[in-house]
Amino acid sequence: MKYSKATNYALHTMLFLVAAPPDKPVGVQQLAEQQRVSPTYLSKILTKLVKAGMIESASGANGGYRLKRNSKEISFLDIIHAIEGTASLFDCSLDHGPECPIQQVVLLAEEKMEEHLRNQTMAELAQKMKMSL
Amino acid sequence: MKYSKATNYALHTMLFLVAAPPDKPVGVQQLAEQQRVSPTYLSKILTKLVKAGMIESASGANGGYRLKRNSKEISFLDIIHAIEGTASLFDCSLDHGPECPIQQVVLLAEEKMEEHLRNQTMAELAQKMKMSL
DNA sequence: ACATTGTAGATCAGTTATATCCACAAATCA
DNA sequence: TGATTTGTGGATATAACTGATCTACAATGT
Repeated sequence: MKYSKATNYALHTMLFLVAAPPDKPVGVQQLAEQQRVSPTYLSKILTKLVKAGMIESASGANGGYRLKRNSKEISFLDIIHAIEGTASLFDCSLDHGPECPIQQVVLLAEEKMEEHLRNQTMAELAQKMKMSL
Repeated sequence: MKYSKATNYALHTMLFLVAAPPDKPVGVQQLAEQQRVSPTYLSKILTKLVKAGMIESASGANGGYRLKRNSKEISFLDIIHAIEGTASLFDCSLDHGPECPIQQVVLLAEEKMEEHLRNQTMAELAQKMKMSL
């Protein structure tokens, strides 16, 4: 079980966007070069973030992507859910009674992880990044 | 991102094994029928649990699988790791500085989940199951 | 108009997950 | 010993998913 590379790209792109000056959009070409993927592929990924309302895109000269919401309001979980979907990690494959006890355990575990990812905002990430430089 | 069906089968098999009387091994045929997969496929999965030291197998008449360790000592995480492997959920795909801040966040989140899965033993699961009947 | 930039569609290769069948090894028992 | 039962390993098939690219098109600014 692993997060997809698409999630990897999405998170890193968000990292670049929170670090960039907020007034000027960043082009997908630049973002794609930094991560060494084709612009069209990265665009597909970022379009999901656009539809989730985290960033906005602008066509034409001086177009690109920029944050839409405040970085304090964007969590890791938001980004991951936008790319991976929100389905649960586990679906009981058997039909034994109304509530599978295994399912309950795994779902609680998943919630612990999500809680942590929900509490980590992009703003905090930007802060961390500055300190490490 | 999802746990594999193999993990699903492994967890359910363990559920059956902790509920079964400990003296008599349970045959793979019976276990496979309950979960509606072929015995050979299930056997492959269970062999991983054998190699991880959780259960033991016996060939020949009256053979089958039974718990090896005490059910109090077997956690959800043990089983999941035996099937899914122990690799991390996230590997930074970029080369930006020694420690990717994204990686750190995701790994901490993963640890929260693992902590919960480590604290849930098969013995507790068996207890839960009894209560729900 | 023209250049720039994001988007949608088609497509494709590679990998992984799921699953089965068959042949074989190991153990029991007559 | 020989027959039967039961787990294991190998080969294989297939379906689904991931990762990725190219081309054509839509939208925007000069």
